[in-house]
Formats: sequence, structure tokens, C-alpha cells
Amino acid sequence: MTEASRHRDQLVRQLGRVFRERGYEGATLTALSRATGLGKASLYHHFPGGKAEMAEVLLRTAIADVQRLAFARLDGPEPPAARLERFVAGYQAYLEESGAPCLLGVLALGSARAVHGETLAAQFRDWRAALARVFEEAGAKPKRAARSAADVLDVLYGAQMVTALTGEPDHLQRAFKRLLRRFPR
Amino acid sequence: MTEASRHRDQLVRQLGRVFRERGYEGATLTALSRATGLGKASLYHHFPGGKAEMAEVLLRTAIADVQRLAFARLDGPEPPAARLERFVAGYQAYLEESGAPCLLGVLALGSARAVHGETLAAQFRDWRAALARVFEEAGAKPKRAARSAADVLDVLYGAQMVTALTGEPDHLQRAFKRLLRRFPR
DNA sequence: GTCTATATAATGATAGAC
DNA sequence: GTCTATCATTATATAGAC
Repeated sequence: MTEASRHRDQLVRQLGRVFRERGYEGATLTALSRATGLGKASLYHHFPGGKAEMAEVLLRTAIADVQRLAFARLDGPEPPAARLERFVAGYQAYLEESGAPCLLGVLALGSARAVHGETLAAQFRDWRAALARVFEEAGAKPKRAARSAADVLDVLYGAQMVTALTGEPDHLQRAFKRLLRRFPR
Repeated sequence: MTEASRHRDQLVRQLGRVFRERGYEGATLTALSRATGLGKASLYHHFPGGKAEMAEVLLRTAIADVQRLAFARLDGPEPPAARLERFVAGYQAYLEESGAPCLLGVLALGSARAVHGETLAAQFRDWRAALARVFEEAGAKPKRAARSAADVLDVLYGAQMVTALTGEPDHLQRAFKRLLRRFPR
């Protein structure tokens, strides 16, 4: 990774934190400027399209990260149960690296949904299908596998919401631990 | 219910729709004015404290509704399993009446969290404890009951997030149906 | 209770110097 | 690449007539 791309990476990370904590409309240029240490004009140098472009870059980055750290681990030569466990660990790693709640969820609620809603929807249907395939490999019939896949996504995102609602940081890891208990072995 | 309180109720409902769809910061007075058919000055007549007061009223209303329609049904003379089923049906009724995603979740993410976070956190801990008690009545040991209660909250809120993310309206009812399968009988 | 008109502050965005 | 200074627009909020 070059020096420049490291700087870019750090910048994206700092912007992401603001969007996650305050939502799309709450992420004002003043807040983004303060969080990055850059003036507003400098932000427009990096993102000529302003907030809209920042959100788009953040969304693409988040999707790529979740794919790389979590869903990519559903593939491989190991038995299905082991891959499911690696997947959960990978998603947990993503949240620890990027912070919770997940940017995808936050952007899906705000007004960014009007612009990026279909992208997100298609991605999530893909991901759910990938999960369902693994449950089928583990021996579940198609319908049962589809239900299990939907269950997993519900817990993954529900745990983040409940963590935000209860203010208990370790709710998340406990939820993932409970999820692992329900997997085939 | 008097004529005046019916008007007030409808007003709160219309405001809630805007806050749910756009989040706290996205719910501008212009949008709130358009949704209610009232001028901005008229909104300040009903809510002298402006947006902050609206959000507070909406939050109290939402908590009261969830309590009345869902969690209150955890009590009663019926066997625990039946009460759990009534609870889920009640929560579903709340979402159909008030619309998804739930206002509590939306307000917990935006900047309203700084003001109302502790209120929400305390309420959710109470609700989770109420759920855990019912699982204990159904025969589960305390730790197991606590895990089941946390599971239920995760699904309740995760299903709403996944519905928003996938854009599939019937994901919600399918998730609740799956939840019922996992209850004691 | 609702309106029009307006005040004041903050927002997203640009120009141009360095 | 970053800055200061500034723009036009929109935001929340208020005054006062009806």
C-alpha cells in the first residue's frame, strides 16, 4: 500500500466514523471537517461531489470490506459448519475494525436510501443466497436453508441495533456466541 | 377520546412518519409542515420546544404503544408459551399500526441518542428482563432465559433492519413466524 | 389555531491565494 | 493539498395579524 493510499484510507475511515455516529443528514461538513482535521475546501478537493460522493465511496468501501472479511469466508474446502463459524468471526472482525453500528444499516435508514437503496438490496439478497447455499451444503433442505440464512442476517443486524438501544457494548459478542450455538455441527 | 385528543393523536402520527422515514436530523420543519398540512408557526404552537419537543413526545408515545400493545401481553393467567405468542402478535400489530422501522430504533441511532439514550437503554433492559421472566416461567434456567430474551429482541429489531436493507416488505412477518417456531411449547 | 413575513444561524458548496 | 473568505440556500425559530 502506497503512502498516498494509506492517507486516503485513513481519511475514509475518519469520515465513516462521523457518518456512522450521526447518520447521513447528521454528518455535516463542519463535523466531517473537524473529525478529519481538514478544512471544508480540502474535503471538496478529495471528494468533488461533496457529501453525496463521500457517502458513495463509504458505501462501496463498506460493501467491499464486509465481502472480504466475512462473506468471502463462506467459500473454501472446509466443512460447511467450519465456514459458517469463520464467517461470523469475520463479520465480528469487520465490526471491530470499522466500528458499530454498520455503515450499511445507517445509510439504509437515512435519505441515502433513495439513492443507494437498490444497490444495497441487491447486495443483501446476494449475501443471503450465499449463506443459504452453505446451509444446504450442511444438509438443510432449500426452504430450511433459506430460513436459516435469513435468521443469521436478522441476528447480525439486530444485535447491532440492540447494542445501540441498550448501550451495552458486549451485547454484540454475546449475540454472536448465541448464534454459533444454533449452527449445524 | 375527545375531539381534541383525536386531532393531537393524528398530528403525532403524521410527525412520527416523517421522523421514521428521515431520521431526527432529516425531519426538517419543512417536511414536517408538509406532512401535517400545518404551517411551521402552527407546529410551534403545538410544540413550543420545536423539534426537540416533538421527538420527546414521539419517543414517549412510542414507548407507551410498545408497552401497551406488546410487552403488557407478557402478563396474564395463560401459560407462558401462549403469552409469548401474544407478545409477538402484539409487537407485529404495533409495527403495522405505527409503521416500520420502529421509531425507537431510528431515534437511537441519530443525534437524539445523546439526549434520550439513557431513557431508551433503561426501558430496553426492563423489557428484556420481562421477557426473561416469561422464559423462566416456561421452565428455562435463568441464564438460558436471559439468552432467549436477548435473542427475541435481536430478531425483533434485526428483522426491521433487514427489511429496510433488502426492501422486502414481507421479510418482517416471515421473521416473526420463524421466531415463533423457536419458542417453548 | 393558523397564517404570512421575517429574523438568525447553519448548511453545502466555491473562488482564489499560497 | 490546504487554507481563508465568501456565496447562495436552507435550517430552526419568532413576531404579530387574523
